[in-house]
Order: sequence, then C-alpha cells, then structure tokens
Amino acid sequence: MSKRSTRQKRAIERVFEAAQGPLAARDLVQRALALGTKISLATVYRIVSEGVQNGVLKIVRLEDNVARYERADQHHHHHFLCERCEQVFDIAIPCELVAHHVPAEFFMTRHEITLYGHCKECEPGRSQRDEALQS
Amino acid sequence: MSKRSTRQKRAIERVFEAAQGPLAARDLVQRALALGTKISLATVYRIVSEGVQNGVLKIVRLEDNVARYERADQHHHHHFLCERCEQVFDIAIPCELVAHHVPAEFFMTRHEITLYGHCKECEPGRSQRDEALQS
DNA sequence: CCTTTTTTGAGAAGCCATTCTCATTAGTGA
DNA sequence: TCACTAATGAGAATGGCTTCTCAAAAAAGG
Repeated sequence: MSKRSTRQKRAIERVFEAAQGPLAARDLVQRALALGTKISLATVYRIVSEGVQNGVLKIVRLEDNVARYERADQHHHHHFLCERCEQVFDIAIPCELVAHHVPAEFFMTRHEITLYGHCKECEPGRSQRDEALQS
Repeated sequence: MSKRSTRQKRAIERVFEAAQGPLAARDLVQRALALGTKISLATVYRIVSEGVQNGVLKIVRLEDNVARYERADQHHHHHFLCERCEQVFDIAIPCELVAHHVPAEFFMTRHEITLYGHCKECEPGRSQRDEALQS
C-alpha cells in the first residue's frame, strides 16, 4: 500500500526502535519532532494504521482511552502505566498461571496484565503534563 | 446528597446485587427495564456518579473504553471480557507474584489482570450485539 | 390531598480521540 | 530537471460515551 519512503515514515520507524513501551499518536508526533522531523497527527495516524494492517504494529489499549502502538515482533510482555506522566513501559511478569485459573466456562484467547502507579521520573505531587502546560 | 428513595435508585441497587461483573450504563438501563423499571441513561449516569463519589461503587475500565461500574465492597478480583457479547465477568486469579516482579524503578499502586475471549453463551460466528440489531 | 422540592426523561450539548478532505508538498522514475 | 502521483498538513468532521438543561413527574411531610 505504501509506495514511497518519506521522512515522516522513517522518523516514526526510528521512534519505535528507541521506544521502551507502546506510544500514543501524540507521543509519536512529539518524538518525531524531537528527532527533527515535523509531522502531523493525521500523518501519524495514517502511518500506524497501515502498520497495524500490515501486522508490523499492534494496538495497546489501557484504561485511559488512547490507542498506543508497539512493534508486533516483541515477545509477550506486560505494561506499566505511570499515572503521572502517562507513559507506558514494557514489563515482564511470569503469567503461566493465568491460563490455569480460568473457569471452564470461559474460552480465553489472550490476557493483559497492567500495572498502575508512578515511574522513577515522576515525583508525587503533580503530573508532568501539568508542568508542561505551565511552562 | 441523595435525599429521596426512588424507583430508579432501588432498581439499580437490585441490578447490582444480581450482577456477576461490572456493568456499563447501557447494561444498567437494560436490566432495570427487565426488572420492570423504566429508567433513562441520564438517570443511570447520575446514580452511578453519586455511587462512585460515595465510595459505594467503583469504575472499571477495560480496553473497549466504556465505563463499567461494580460495587466497591467486593474483595480483590479480576475480569474476563467476552468479546462477543461484551459482557464482563468477575474472575479470581492468584496475583501475589505480580508485586514481586515489578522492577525497582516503578512504584506500583494497583494492578489489573484482564482476560479476553468468549463466554459460554457465545458461539463463534457473530456477536450477540449483531444479532440484537437484526431482530 | 396539597405543597414543596428533589428527581427524572429526552434530547441537546460537550468532549476527545480518530478520521476525512483537499489543496499543497515532495518522492520517484525517466 | 520534469512530470506524475503519492503523501502530507491543517483543520473540519465524525462518532460514541458522558454530561447538561429544563420542563414534567413524583417523593415526602404535613
């Protein structure tokens, strides 16, 4: 479907390579910008949609109602959502037992374990997003 | 805050007593109706909002981005989302280990384990919601 | 039963992530 | 470099859950 290589696509690719967890559209814009590539939200959505269709990317949805995207080639893992900076980090938790505790009347196809709390960078008090808004 | 006992509030209370898992606003309307009490979405939202403020109810958000509500007095448990009928069921999974596998740079305040698949009532093929739309 | 005041219902409005539109920009192959 | 298209950007539009508005209904206390 994608016929041309563009600066924007290359930037998004680099952003995903450096990512430590799934990224929302707005994060992708921000990080591409940080790499020196101007890109719009519309373009980000176009690029990740195609990635999802190709099977290159996977969508991760947590309870804050924004779609995040991660590379599909990673091994199984879980997520930690920092409720201050709203960043998501990949985490490994052994989950063999999950399957063993599913009642017989359910057919499980997949599971998600999500941790909530705050990350190292975030001090208690106010969110980084708040800080960003003030400066 | 709530000063009067109304048919609607009593119905919602009964619905929560019979529930096997968290319920979305539209489910509450439906089930209250099934009990013979007409109620509007607006009223349901008002009632559950107050319940959440009082600490009687808790909000559960899964990846389908609708708020569901459950009684706050339950012991810790997890959820199974049937991707056909979109109902959520309570499930118990031992989760002591979760806390032990959190990397030191994170401060976890809570966790969620969510299972996805389909429930007993739902045969593969099409969703119950689709069926409901057709009839 | 009556009055007072809260609650409800229906639909409009709000909110926000995501998608669409279309004029402009920029890959690509020659 | 040129011409041809595909891709992008800005902002408008969409969609769906949730909240608001306000006139009408219904608790509650005489």
